[in-house]
Amino acid sequence: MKTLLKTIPQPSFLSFASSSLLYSPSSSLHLQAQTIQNPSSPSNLVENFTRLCYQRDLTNAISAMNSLQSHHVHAGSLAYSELIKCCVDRRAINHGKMVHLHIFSNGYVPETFLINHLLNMYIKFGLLDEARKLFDEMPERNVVSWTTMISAYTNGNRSEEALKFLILMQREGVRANMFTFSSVLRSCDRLRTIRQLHCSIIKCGLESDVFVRSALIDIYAKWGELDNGLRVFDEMVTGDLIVWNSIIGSFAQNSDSDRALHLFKRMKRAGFSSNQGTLTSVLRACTVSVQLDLGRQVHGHVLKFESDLILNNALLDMYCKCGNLEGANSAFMRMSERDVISWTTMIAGFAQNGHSQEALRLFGLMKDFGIRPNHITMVGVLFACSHAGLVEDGWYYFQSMKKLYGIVPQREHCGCMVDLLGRAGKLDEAIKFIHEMECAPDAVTWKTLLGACRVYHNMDLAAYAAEQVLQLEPHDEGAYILLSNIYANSRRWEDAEEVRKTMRERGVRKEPGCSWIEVDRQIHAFVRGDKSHPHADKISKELNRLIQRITEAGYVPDTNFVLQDIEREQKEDSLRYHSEKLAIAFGLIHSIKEKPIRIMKNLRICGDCHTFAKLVAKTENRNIIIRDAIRFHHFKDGACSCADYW
DNA sequence: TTAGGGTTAG
Repeated sequence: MKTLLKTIPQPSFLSFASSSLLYSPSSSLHLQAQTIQNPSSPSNLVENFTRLCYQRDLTNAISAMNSLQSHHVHAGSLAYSELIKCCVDRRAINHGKMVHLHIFSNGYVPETFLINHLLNMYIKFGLLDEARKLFDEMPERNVVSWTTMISAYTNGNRSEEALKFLILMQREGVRANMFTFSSVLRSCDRLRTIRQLHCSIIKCGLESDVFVRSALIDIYAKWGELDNGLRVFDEMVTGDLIVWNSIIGSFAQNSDSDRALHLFKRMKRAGFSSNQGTLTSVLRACTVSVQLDLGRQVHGHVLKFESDLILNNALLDMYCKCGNLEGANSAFMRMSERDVISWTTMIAGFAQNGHSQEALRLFGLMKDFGIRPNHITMVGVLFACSHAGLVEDGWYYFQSMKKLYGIVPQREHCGCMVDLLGRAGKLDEAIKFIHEMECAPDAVTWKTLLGACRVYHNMDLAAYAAEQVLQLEPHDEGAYILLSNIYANSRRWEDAEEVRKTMRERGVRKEPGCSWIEVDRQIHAFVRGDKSHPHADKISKELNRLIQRITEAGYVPDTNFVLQDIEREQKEDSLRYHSEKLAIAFGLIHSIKEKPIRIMKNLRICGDCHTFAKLVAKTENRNIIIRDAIRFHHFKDGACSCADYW
């Protein structure tokens, strides 16, 4: 015993082994380990086994366990739990199962906490059904047993079972704790359930737990209930960084960059330092509101976490979505590790910014690097084809998806194909494709076709496509607007008015067009005819000057983009104050000549504003970049990167 | 022995 003590660096188990009782059903004896000198005596076997478990010597511990088994002896629960943890760490499933069998052998009834370890082991091995079987056979279940199962169901996206288990647990009289609530909240699929759980959390006095708080903020954000999340956050007296990250992330992911960045400033004032998660959300906020200058500033902090893949991917996306491909490319080249998301971000970035060939070249390179594309990569590839009129290539990639990469085309890929054919004017092929699609077309598919009908003035097909959209989504404003636009373009004013009347009757409202621009780290937003800006007069004067100048260069307002049947002068006036024109004028007044003017628009840019931007870029010798709802337009020297193919 | 945040498309 003395010799053994000297050789073991961690004596804690010995005190446990020597004091624990040994159970031997064959002899019905309980022995004190320290009294036995014989190496094969039960207590020495137990001692040896316990030592090996704590030493994490898996192979020898399993042999020692077999000796225990043959002597009908059991060791203490803590030794077994160490062994189970060791099996989990080494991914030793078969050994884990042997431990399970041994623990239950000879009529031995393990303590609940030991069975919980086994439950956890099966779950970590991905054997949820085995865990469930064991759970059902447990003589007694405590809150940890229930929470382990609830958490497993939540993580396995089996929300219904997770919630069912919560109810069963409460019926058995077991009270949920903070672990239970923070797990089960992620399984909530109804706002009502979230509110009920929120009430229970308050009743149990668990709302101040940081895990519960961040789980509540996250789930409210997932349901778009940002103010409820903020209320939970604001009630916090002491919090941690993850709770701050949750609240910042919830606004960033819901495209409310103002509040996300405001909270980020508050976090810094409260004395917290950003980590990778914080910076990822801040970059996302910069991305949604096209704040390149701020994004560049964040880039400086990202360098501290250069090995963080998620953060670096967010950085790439920020540069791409701010229309700065040089920044994206240089960050991409410097990354020490790149995954399928890094490549997909770049492919989509090139495609959306009008560099389809570069996107496809990158796709080839990605495969050379041995990275397997996923279904989102293929959306980017098909987008590149459709926006460059590469019909043959598009067909090739679409048909090769399943064959080469095992990706079954889904609705979004089919939508890209409809777009590809529609944009290329192959409307007959597009409708044939829709009718032959394996997945049923949704409203987006039909709206894609409707958009192509507008470009190619096919009113009959447009009416049919609009009808399909409105059958699926009766309140889809886009369908009404597109159809009304198509009729207006063809001077069928009565039909256009009829569509707008139906729209009004059904209470459908058009989302107002809005454009944003960042100047001196401040975001300025404009809506059509906006006169509320403090510099409205200056902007109006600048706009008049620009229109006069481009008119001399041949600009004629394209009144096809005005929906109403009004006099030409009025139509021109209506076009003049489109939000993107106001933002361009504001950008010209307030930014330095060397920097491009970057604008974001919530809807698609209109054809007249597109022409306006091209001519202004030429006459003012400025680069203008507009990100609309679908893609980017880089205006330079009187041309656009989209080659007018939008 | 059970729990939390951040990345790609349409």
